[in-house]
Amino acid sequence: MGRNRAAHHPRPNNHRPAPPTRANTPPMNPTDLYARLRETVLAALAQIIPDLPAEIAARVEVTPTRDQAHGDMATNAAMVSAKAARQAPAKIAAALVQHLTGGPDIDTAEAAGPGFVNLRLRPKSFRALLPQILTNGEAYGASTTGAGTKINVEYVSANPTGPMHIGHCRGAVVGDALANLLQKAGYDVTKEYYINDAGAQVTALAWAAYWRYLQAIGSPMTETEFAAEVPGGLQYKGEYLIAVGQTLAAQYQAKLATPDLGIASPEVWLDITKDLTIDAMMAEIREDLRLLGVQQDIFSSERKLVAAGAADAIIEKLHADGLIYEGVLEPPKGKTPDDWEPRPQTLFRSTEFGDDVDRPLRKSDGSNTYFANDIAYHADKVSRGYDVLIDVLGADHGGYVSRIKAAVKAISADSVKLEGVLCQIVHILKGGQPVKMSKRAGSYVTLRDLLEEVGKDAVRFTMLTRKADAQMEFDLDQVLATTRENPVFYVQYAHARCRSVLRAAAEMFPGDLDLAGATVDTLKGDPELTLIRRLAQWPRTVEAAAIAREPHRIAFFLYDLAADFHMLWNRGKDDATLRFLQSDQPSETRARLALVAATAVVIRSGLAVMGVAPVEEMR
RNA sequence: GCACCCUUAGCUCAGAUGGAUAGAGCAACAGCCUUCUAAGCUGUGGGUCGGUGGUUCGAAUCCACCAGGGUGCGCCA
Repeated sequence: MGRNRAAHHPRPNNHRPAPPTRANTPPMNPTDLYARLRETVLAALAQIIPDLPAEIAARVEVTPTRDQAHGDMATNAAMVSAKAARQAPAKIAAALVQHLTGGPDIDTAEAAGPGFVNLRLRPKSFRALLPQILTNGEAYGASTTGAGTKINVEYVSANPTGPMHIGHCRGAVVGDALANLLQKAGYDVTKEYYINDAGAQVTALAWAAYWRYLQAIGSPMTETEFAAEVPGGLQYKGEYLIAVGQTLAAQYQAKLATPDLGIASPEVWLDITKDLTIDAMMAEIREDLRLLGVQQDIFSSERKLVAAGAADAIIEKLHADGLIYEGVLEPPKGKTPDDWEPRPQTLFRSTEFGDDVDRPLRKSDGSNTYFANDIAYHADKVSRGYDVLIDVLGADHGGYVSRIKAAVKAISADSVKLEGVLCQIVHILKGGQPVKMSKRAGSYVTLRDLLEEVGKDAVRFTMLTRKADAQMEFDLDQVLATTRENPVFYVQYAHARCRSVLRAAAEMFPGDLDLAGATVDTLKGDPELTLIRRLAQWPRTVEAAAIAREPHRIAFFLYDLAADFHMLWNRGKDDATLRFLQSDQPSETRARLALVAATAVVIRSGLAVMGVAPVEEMR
């Protein structure tokens, strides 16, 4: 089942990608207010401690305060530099307060707690973001953190043995959103799909398609008779192969069978059938991906790679490097398989690169293991010049990550980093009851069924409402609910409300409103500034999520943003004078509209990362 | 046996390279609203962050050990 095979087996969290180390700090994002204030703090700090080591300065952060009573932002500058400066944090903090108070952005600064410096900004510094957001549009929040790092995100990579099912879906959405996120954060991203079309599974699939072919040409064989002839038995009984059988029949008539319409020698039909079946399945999968809104740049075929000799070549190279030997592995302790017997194997010295045991590259029949081909595939990716490779995998491949990491390390002389992002199983619930997937019967919940039931946008959003490596329950009823507990609805609704206000505004005030040029000084109240503060956090949210490789953070941010907006809206429910649109206050209305428009921009921007289409109105 | 992952409010989950009094939704409780700015609003209670020890000015976060749960462990992909 390809790399997503995993998705059926429960498996809790495994491996969290370590945040990448930054060789050098990328240029500050000019629209990130927090980054700007950090520069201000650093400049002040440099005055106080002229010889502060760069690595200490790098640890200085300016963060949103949890509690508004502490001001708008806080910095740990005094605490992190205390040791190097050989001064008490309180003393440095006091000096910082002196330097920072009354600056262009900062209204007041005060020392607090163990050495924090709390900053209260001038409201106009926050307000000034609105025209910036409106001018930049959805580019607001984009950053240069990635600094053009070439990064390859490989995801889905399901075996082409049938239509995509729900198990594949999470990896597809997480991988796609992660790629979008990295792109927004300034990485040079390639989205890739690895077609696992070279293994025994595909051969089994071809047999199954061949059975449909025999049926199509009217073979007298029964399924039982046929199955008895199939090595490993007849798998893949799904009806989706019937069309493949018919196509074969139309193209080849009875030429792929014996004269009495029985099973011909595999040499006659296996390759032909395999090719046609894989193509047909990939066409289905591509259509599934399209419906899910996933568009990958590159599809790499394991078969083609092997046929081109890539696997042999890389094994040879590793051999030349002395990283391959013939050896005998120890049986796993405590749980030795019944049929275990010591056997010399071709092994890769993955332990030299951090793996637990050395890993076999050849099966006993002389063919390559999946791992051997996968080394070749990763070598191919390395040769394409990426700095970072990310494999989005089913969680049961957790144990696989360390060996592929080892391989990439060996191939690239440690110049390319491989990261695994593991996606946990998704349990589908309907009416509170689990929806069972019965694959053996050939009928299971396909991705297409799911998309028809709840729609692409709800699927994508919901898949991102949990950390990738945490199990999740996907409640079909809740995903369609129109209440606050459904984040998809709640966020979409906020956007629709923004659009609704803007539509109404266009009627109330005909002509170009030029919101980017609006005077926004009248936005002074708490709920307005709270909302603007949230908008101010969008760039740093993108950055942090990208560095942590955690696209789900975007979903949580949007939920919080929506909550801030709904709160503002709700005030107008009780008190009509607090509504956005006041025909007798064109100037104030325009300021509020700028806020509303900026909110809509950021919501759209976030949804775009998630691959979710914003709605203009709730229907 | 070994490796890795997980354990946060009654439930489902957030929690930023270690930061201040650990947050949200649901549920519970108390009010409000019956609207077209439809598909609720406001507030309250609720916690030994699995346990113990350690590092630190400071730990849900890092380290060690322990308990409970999960996944993987040669020729599956």
